[in-house]
Amino acid sequence: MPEGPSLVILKEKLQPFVGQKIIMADGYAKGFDPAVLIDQTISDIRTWGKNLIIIFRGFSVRVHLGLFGSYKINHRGKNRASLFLQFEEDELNFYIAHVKLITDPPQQAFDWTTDVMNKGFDAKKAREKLMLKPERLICDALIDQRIFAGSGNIVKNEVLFRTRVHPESKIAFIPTRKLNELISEVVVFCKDFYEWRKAETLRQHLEAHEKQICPRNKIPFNKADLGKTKRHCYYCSKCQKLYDEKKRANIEMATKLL
DNA sequence: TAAGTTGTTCGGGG
DNA sequence: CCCCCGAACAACTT
Repeated sequence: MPEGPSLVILKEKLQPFVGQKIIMADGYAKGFDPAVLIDQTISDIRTWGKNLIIIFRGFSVRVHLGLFGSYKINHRGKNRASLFLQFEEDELNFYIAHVKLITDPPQQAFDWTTDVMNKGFDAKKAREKLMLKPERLICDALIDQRIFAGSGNIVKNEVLFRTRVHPESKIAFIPTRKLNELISEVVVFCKDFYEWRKAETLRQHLEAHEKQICPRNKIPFNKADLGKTKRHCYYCSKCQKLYDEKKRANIEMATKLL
């Protein structure tokens, strides 16, 4: 379920719950006592990256669906919910969710300029954070929630394919222009992701993630667990360029000659 | 059927 | 103090 765009869709589905009072709460999520929610009224629901933020008077609750998480509105699954909320007429179930009580005001607890689904996402800040670790591989950086909150493995693979960048490219050797393109493409792709997911056509629109053949060259994609994160990368070695030290050395040599 | 998966946190070791 | 890495978590699909 859970990259940023899916969470925004969840948030939108839950808007009818704003203003509703919780009359009963339960769940096995560790480190969280559901009882604190009883008799509390939801004052707002937002997202931050892959987190759903349910805001109450004086505190909020952060729900993260991890890799296998799911939710049901006015239905119940086979297993016990990690968070169950009962309202006057409706009920909400989260399965395999991590739940955390947040006492700091949301504006303070979350940096909204990092959220790729937020209008206030700050591309310049993202670029500065990328530059802080020039040795890092782009495939690792693209799923770093401190830089791109809400970006996940699908976003990573699709953005790298769209911008024709090899996942093992090092930040330091990616030209600034290309780095900027990568950052803005994260936002653009997430918007597409959101629209397609809402229309339930996401899978058929993906060009690289879990695909066998490169749609541009009609040759097989490479599939490998790359970077420190060792997450699946699907990439075409013909059209996705590897920015590495060697190429940088060439650029420097050319610069000296000029 | 067993492997694969849109993810994060924690703790130990270096 | 930082970084790295593996384990743990847990359920659905193919």
